[in-house]
Amino acid sequence: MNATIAVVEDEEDILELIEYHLEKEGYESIGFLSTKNLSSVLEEEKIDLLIMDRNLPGTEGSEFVAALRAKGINTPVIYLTAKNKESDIEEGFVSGGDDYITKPFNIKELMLRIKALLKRTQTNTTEGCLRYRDITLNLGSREVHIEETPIDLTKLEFDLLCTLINNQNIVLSREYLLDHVWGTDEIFQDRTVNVAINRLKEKIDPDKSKEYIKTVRGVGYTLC
Amino acid sequence: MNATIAVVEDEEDILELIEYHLEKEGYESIGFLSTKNLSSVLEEEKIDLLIMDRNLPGTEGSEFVAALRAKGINTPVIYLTAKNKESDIEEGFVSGGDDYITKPFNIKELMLRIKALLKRTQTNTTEGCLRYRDITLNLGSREVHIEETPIDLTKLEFDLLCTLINNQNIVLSREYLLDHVWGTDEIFQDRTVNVAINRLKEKIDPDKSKEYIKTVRGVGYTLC
DNA sequence: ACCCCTTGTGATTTTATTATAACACAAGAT
DNA sequence: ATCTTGTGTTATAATAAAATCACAAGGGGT
Repeated sequence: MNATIAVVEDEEDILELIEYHLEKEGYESIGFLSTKNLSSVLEEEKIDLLIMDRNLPGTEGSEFVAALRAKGINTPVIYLTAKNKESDIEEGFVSGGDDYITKPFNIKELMLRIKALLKRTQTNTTEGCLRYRDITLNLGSREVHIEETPIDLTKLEFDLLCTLINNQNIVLSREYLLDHVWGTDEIFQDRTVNVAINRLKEKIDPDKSKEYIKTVRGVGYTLC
Repeated sequence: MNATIAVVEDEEDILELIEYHLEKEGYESIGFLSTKNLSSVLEEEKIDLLIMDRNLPGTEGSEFVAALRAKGINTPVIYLTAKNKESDIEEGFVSGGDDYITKPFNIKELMLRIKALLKRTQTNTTEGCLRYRDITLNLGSREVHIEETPIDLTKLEFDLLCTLINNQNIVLSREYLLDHVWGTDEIFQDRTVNVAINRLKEKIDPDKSKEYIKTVRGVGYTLC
């Protein structure tokens, strides 16, 4: 779920510094000392952001990016460079860079620019997630994953699970669940909740090994 | 068609300098010496970008932006400031800034950052192509291609597809679609959306083999 | 004015979901 | 041990939702 960031920098200690900070911030990082092998990785792996030194031996970083764009690869790029003459800045932006930072740079500023850029480009995939143990609910896409494997839930099951997660450690009565998940107007039987809970259990824990949902006899159900 | 940019800067000569260059680049510019009146303009006019000094007398620029975001106004912001301590940079980004440039600044770099930021934010509204899998929408000519073969879509179908692509992985309710694709004033029935979606499906995937649009029962439709 | 295209709505069919009933089982209570 | 009560399970019926079809009311364009 975390963003994956590729870094191209020929100075090894700077590369290590950046990778260290990226991982500290929780990103996946892949370092390169040159643009060699980079193309194939960008095409095959899901890279969310590219940090590119422009003063590479051999190919100019910006030429490389221009070639990427021509191939239809639109990974956002932050340039990292010692150059700061106007013409260089311009060239960097023109060839499809999304941001630009000059050496010597403040590592914290770089991290913040990364964060800001990812926020813009990653739209809504990471936000709005509810988690419980190894279950992840994406509220926007309404996708449910258990340890990376997707699970199909109906609207009712999804809403029910949301309510349970949002009230962890609280035992929810059938009456409460009928009110909050089903809606207030119509009247249903308490049994209805049982069956819905069981169907949900069956989907999220078919082997009955995880015991996500605990039933509290005479009261209701809870997640703890 | 040209972007409209609002500039807030209390030093009159700097404000004039920026406005001069903005207009030279072909943007519409609106200058402000303080955040007074700015809110109403942002709400009423279509402002594509806000350039904001943070060292304003009275309100802090970043506080003002935070307030904007709280109101749901998401105009992109470039901060312009003499401050450069880490904590200030951080505060600027956190409160919803999209870029940050410190005084004394290179006016050309500012122009380039403006261009880059507009490119990122305006892609989906004005120029360029939208892509989804093998579908390409040309937003200017409103042409649609699926793997090089052209497809004829009506205005409604085109707008609907745009909205779906711009909200990939998010399940859009019929209500949301009626609001955003049809427009707010008139009232239509939910099933109107069904029919429009089906007509769109029929055009972009007559054999029903691609399954571009997924219907999420009880919720709405999504593209994933 | 005419025709054609678009599109909103009604009617109908098809599908998926879910409420309920009926039964089975387990844990306490008597 | 047996009865009672609550819950799990399964099957079936009811229902809600969506797809599909058909038609008619606008809206442009010629």
